[in-house]
Amino acid sequence: MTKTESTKSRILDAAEQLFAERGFAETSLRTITTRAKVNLASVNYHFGSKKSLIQAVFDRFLQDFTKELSLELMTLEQLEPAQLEAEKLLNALIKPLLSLNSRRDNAISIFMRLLGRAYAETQGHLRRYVTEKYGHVLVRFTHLFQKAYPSLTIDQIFWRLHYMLGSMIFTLGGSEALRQISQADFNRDLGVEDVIKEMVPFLAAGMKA
Amino acid sequence: MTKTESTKSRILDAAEQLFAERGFAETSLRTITTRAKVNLASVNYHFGSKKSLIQAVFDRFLQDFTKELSLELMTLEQLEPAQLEAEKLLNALIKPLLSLNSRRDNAISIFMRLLGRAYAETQGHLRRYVTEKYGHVLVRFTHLFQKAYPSLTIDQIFWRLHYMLGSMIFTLGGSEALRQISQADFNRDLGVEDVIKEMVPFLAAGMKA
DNA sequence: ATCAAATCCAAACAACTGTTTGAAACATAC
DNA sequence: GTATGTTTCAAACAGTTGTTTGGATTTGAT
Repeated sequence: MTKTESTKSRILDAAEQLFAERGFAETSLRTITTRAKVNLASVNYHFGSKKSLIQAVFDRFLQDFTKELSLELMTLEQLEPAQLEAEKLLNALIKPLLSLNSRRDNAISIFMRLLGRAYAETQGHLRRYVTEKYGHVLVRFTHLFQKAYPSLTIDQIFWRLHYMLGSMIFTLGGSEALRQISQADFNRDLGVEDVIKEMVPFLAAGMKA
Repeated sequence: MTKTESTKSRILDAAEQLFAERGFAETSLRTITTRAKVNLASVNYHFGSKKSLIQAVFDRFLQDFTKELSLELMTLEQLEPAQLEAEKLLNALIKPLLSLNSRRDNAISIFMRLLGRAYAETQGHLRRYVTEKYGHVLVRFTHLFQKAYPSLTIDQIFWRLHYMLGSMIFTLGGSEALRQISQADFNRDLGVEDVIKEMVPFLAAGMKA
């Protein structure tokens, strides 16, 4: 059981990194198993197929994330509507994100990249899997926004949350590349945490608009 | 020359659709040529390679778009700083987008999807090609925002423009899927134009924040 | 130490990938 | 009409893909 666990998680580590870097189709099992230093066949042995491996990578990420997010939401759900502000709600989303990064290097970027790729899959089997299994926290998040800003229609909240999601996935997922550009253009370098801090007033203002 | 043009553009039509739907690596030349009803070898004959075909698809889109955008920017560049407002600048971006849609069905969504995929490529050869060839209009856009909001640092403008880009790519590129969800959840259906109109106050508020 | 289950591993599988080839079909000019 | 250049086409190329196989090796319980 000890050696097996090691093989399985070594595969997951290599896979999540490579999937985020290159995408799912562009990453071959041979590349994964070579980097993980395990035998090629062990992926099919432990996970059954490449498709299942992709889902397993998502599960490991989303379990960590949604567990922490759910706690944040619980405390917010006990507040009065007047006490709910956009900035507070955003922090409930950002805190679990930042704690991902303390666990593994570059985890925020990898997580966002994976999420983006999941949404980009238009045959949608992966997006459906993610939303069906973890969509309930997003629903709770939506309800909080409804309570905080009752003057907004439900459509407006729905779409604004997705504008926000788009900003986060795009800038955090592509942060290394964008930070490279930013540094080349005017020699300033912000860490991922700084980019997030810059993002809060932008998103909060949009939500309240 | 006439029959050739037809083959070449039939390939481009099929390719841009399939690339947007499934991605570059996930779309084989055989799938493209089958849908375009042309011979497999004609892609390499007319475009040289798959990589060049991808660039050709981008060129056709970006030429149309940047030409119109450039015109919009020219009129804005002659205004006084006090006359520049975020909403005006956003419309300069949105008008060329909407005119894409009038030329071909669903063009906005396809265009945004392609842009998103270009940015997602982390080896970055495609993003580099796009930014090198069409980055100058983005620079002009940045300068306009600087003139309009001189109190913002250049970093803030840079990142806020990318938050905006992320929102647009994510929601417009995935609009069919998101509209499906929206319709299923609360039986309201917005067209792409409506989603864009909803987006303007959100983005404008964020830019000014 | 013995047995059975779990895990690993090298090799092979068929299917698919982008690209090349050389001949056929076509168009255009003289 | 012949000759010339362009475009189409079926076939084959070498390389990569995910998956399977059957035997070796390791593991843990008795």
